[in-house]
Amino acid sequence: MSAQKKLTRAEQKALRPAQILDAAFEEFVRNGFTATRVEDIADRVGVTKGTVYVYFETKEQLFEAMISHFSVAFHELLDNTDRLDGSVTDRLKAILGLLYDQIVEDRITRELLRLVISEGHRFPDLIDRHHDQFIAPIIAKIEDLMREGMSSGEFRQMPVEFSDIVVAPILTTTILRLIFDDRRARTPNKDAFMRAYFDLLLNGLLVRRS
Amino acid sequence: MSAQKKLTRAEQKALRPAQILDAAFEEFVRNGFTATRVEDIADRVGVTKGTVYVYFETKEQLFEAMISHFSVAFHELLDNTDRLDGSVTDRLKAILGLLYDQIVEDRITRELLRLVISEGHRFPDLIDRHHDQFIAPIIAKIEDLMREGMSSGEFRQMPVEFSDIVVAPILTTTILRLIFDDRRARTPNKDAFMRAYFDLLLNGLLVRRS
Amino acid sequence: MSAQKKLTRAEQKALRPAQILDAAFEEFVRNGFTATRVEDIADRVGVTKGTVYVYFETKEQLFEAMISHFSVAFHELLDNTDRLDGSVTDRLKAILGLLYDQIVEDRITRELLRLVISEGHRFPDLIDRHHDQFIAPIIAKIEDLMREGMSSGEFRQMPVEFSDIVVAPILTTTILRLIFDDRRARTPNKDAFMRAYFDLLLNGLLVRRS
Amino acid sequence: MSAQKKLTRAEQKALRPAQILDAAFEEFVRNGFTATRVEDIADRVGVTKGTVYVYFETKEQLFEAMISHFSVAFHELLDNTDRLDGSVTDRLKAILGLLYDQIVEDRITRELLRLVISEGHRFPDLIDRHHDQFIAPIIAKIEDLMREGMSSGEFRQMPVEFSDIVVAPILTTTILRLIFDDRRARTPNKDAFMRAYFDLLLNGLLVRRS
DNA sequence: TATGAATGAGAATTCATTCAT
DNA sequence: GATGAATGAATTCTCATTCAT
Repeated sequence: MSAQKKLTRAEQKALRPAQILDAAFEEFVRNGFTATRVEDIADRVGVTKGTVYVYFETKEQLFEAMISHFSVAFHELLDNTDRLDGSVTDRLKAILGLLYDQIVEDRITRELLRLVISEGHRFPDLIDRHHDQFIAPIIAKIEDLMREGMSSGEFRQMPVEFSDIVVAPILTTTILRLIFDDRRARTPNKDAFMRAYFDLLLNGLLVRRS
Repeated sequence: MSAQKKLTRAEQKALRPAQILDAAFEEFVRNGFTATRVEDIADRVGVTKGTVYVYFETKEQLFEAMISHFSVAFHELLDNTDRLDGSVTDRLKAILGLLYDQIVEDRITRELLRLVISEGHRFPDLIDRHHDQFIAPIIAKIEDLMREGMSSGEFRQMPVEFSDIVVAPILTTTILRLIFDDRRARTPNKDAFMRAYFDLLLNGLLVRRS
Repeated sequence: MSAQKKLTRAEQKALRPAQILDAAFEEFVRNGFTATRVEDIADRVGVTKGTVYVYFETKEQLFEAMISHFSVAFHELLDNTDRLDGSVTDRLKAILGLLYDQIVEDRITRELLRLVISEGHRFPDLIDRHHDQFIAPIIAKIEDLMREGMSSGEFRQMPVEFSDIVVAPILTTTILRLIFDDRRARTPNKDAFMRAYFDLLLNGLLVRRS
Repeated sequence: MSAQKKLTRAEQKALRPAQILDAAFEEFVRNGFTATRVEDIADRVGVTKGTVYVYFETKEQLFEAMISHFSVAFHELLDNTDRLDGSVTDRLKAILGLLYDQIVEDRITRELLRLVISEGHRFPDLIDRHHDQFIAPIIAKIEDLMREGMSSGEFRQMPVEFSDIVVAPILTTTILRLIFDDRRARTPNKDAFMRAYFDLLLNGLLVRRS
C-alpha cells in the first residue's frame, strides 16, 4: 500500500497508457467498437476525455492498440509447446490442455475472439494478424503432431488438413461461453470435460470389436 | 420486367416489410447494430428513411423483427430429423449432415450467429431465444442418440453431457468461416470434411491394437 | 337514434368539416398549435390524415378555421345586452352575469382565451379579431353604462377609461380556472361569487361613516 | 469592452448557464416550448447547439431550469410586505402597489404567466410550484388584511374567500398586456390606474346616500 | 371523397475531436 | 500532461404534406 502511495507523478503517468488500454478493453468488449464512447473509457480510468487523446490519436487507433496490447499472451503458449516431451499422444494431450486454459478459461483471449468476430469487417488486418499469430501456428502444431503420430504408427492414417476437427471442442466451448456467458450454466468442469474429450478423440464413439 | 411494372400500390406495400427486413439483414450483418444507419437500410431498398419508420417504430424493433424473420429455417431441420431411420450411427451421420448444411453452408444462419455473438449484450433475449430454439433442441437430439447408441451396444459408454463435443467440428467450421469469410480459403469441401469428421468421431485417432 | 342511422353518405360528408373542427379544438387546446399533430385530429374523428387535407389546406388554415368556427357565441351575448331594462345598476348586474356565464363557465370561450394568449405571436390577426369582436364591444358597453350611471346620479364620478377594473373579477376567475383547471378546487360557486362581487363593486371595502 | 476581451475561459464558463437561461427565456416566451428550437437559443447566445447540451441535458430540463431561474423575484416582494405599517387601508394600498410593479410592469413575471397558461398541460408541476410560490401567498396575505380590517372596524363585513376579487384588476391588466402587448396602447398610466382602482375598491360605484 | 404509403425537411440529441488554459 | 468547454457532423426519429388508387 505504501508502494501504492509512493507513486510519483511521473510513475502515475507512465501507467496511464496501460490503464487506458485496460479500460478500453472492458468497454469495447461490452459494447463493441461503435457503441463505445471514448468518455466511458476515460471515466473508467478516472480521467477526462481529453486525457485519452493525449495518448491515442483516435478511437480507432486506441482500439487497435488495445488489441495489440492484449494479443501477447499467446506467444508464451506457443513457446511452451516446444518444450514438451513424451509420446505423441501425451504431447497432444498436453497441448490441448494448454489451449483449453488459454482459449476457454482466459477471459481476455475469449473476449478478443468476440471482437475478432464482431469487428472483423471494420478492422480487416485485425483478422489477418489474428490468423497469423493465433490460428495458423496452432493448426500447424497440431498438424505436425498428427503427421508424427501417423508416421510413428501411433495414430491411424487420416488427412491432416482437417486438424481443425481436433481442436474444435475447445473453440466450441469458448464460443458457447461467449454467447451464454454466465447467464446459462454451460461452463463445464475442466477435468471431466477433458477426460470425455480425449476419450472421444482418441478412441471414437464406436465399440471396438476385437 | 413488365411484371415489375405492373406492381400496384397494394402489391408494393405487401412487399415492403420483407424488402426492408432483407436490407436490414445485410446492413446489420455488415456493420453491427450501432454502426448501421437506418438510412443505409432505406437506400438499399430504394426508399427514404421515413418509409422504414412507417413499418418499424425504432431501429431496435427493426433489428429484432429482422432476427425473428430470419430465425425460422431451423424448424424444418428439426422436423426432418424425426423422420430418419437406420442404425444409430446412420442417423447420427444424417443429422450431422443436415446440421452442416444448416449451420456451415447457410449464410443466414451463419450470420445470425455472428449477431448473436456480437449483439448479445445489447439484446439479451436474443440469446435466450437462440438458445431455446436452436442450441437446446440440437443438443437434446444428439444426447438422445448417444443414449440410444450406448444402450444398444453400438457406442461405447461415455458421459452424455458433453455431446457439444460431437457437434463441435460443425460449429468450429462455421466460426472460422465467419472470421475469415472468403478472404482466406478455409471453406472445406463438404464431402471430404464429413468423411474425415465421421472417421475421427466414430473411430478415434488411435490405431486399434487387435 | 334512427335519425343517426339514417344518415346518408352525403349527410355524413356534410358533417365532416364540423367534426374535424371539433377535434381540432380539443387537440389544439390540449397541446397548442405546434405540438398538435394533424394525425391526432384525424384519429379523434376516426378518419385518416389525408381526409383532413381534403377539407383544410394546411394545419395553419385548419387552426384559423377552428378559431373562427368557435368564435361565434359572443354575438348572441352582445345582442342580449341590448334588450335589458331596469336601473343602470340592474342592467350592469345583468350584463356581468351574462359575461360570467360566457367567459367563466363556457369552456369554449375559456379555452379560446388560452389560445389567444399562447398562440398570439404566431397568429397576430387572431389577436386583432379577438379584440374587435370580444374585448372592444364589452368594454364599450360597460363604459356606456358607467357614463349613464354617472350622469343619472346613480354612480359616483370616476374616469371611464378604467372600466376594465369593473369586469376584472370575471376575467381573473377565468384565468385562474385556465391555470388550475380542475386540479385545484378554485372554481367558485357562482351565486356566492356574484353576491360578493357586486357588493364590493357597488359599495366598496370601507365602512360608511354616516 | 476590453473587459469583454479579458474574459478567461473560466469566467466565460461561469457565465454560460445564465446566458443560456436568458436566451431560453426569450425564445420560449416568443414561441412556446414546442416551437422553440434549441438551435435558436444557442444562436442567441452565440454558441452552437452542442454547447447548450453541455449545460442542460434536454430541452425539457432547460425549460424547467429557466422557469426556476426566473421565478425568484417574488420572494423579495413577499418579504417586503411583512415590513409595512400604517392603517389596514394603507397597507393594502401598499401591497397592491407592489403587486402592480411585480405583476404588471415586470416583464419577466408577466411572460412567466404566459408560459404557465400555455405550457401548463405539458409541465404540470410548473403549475403546482407557481401556485404554491406565487398565488397562494398573495391570496393569504390579502385575506389576512381583509380579516384584520373587518375586525378593526375599518372594512365592511364580507366573505374573505373571494379576495381574488380584490387583486383582480392587477391580474386583468397583466393579461390584457400579455394579449395585446405593445400592439394596442392598452398599458395604462400607473398612477391614474391605481387612483381609479383604489377609489373603486374602497368606495364602490354607488353614490353614498347620507 | 377517403385512404395511407411515401416523402423530405427538419429537430433533438450524441459524440469524436480540438484547443486554450 | 490534464482538463473540459466548445464544436459540428452525424444520426435517430417526427410530421406536415402529397398523390396514386
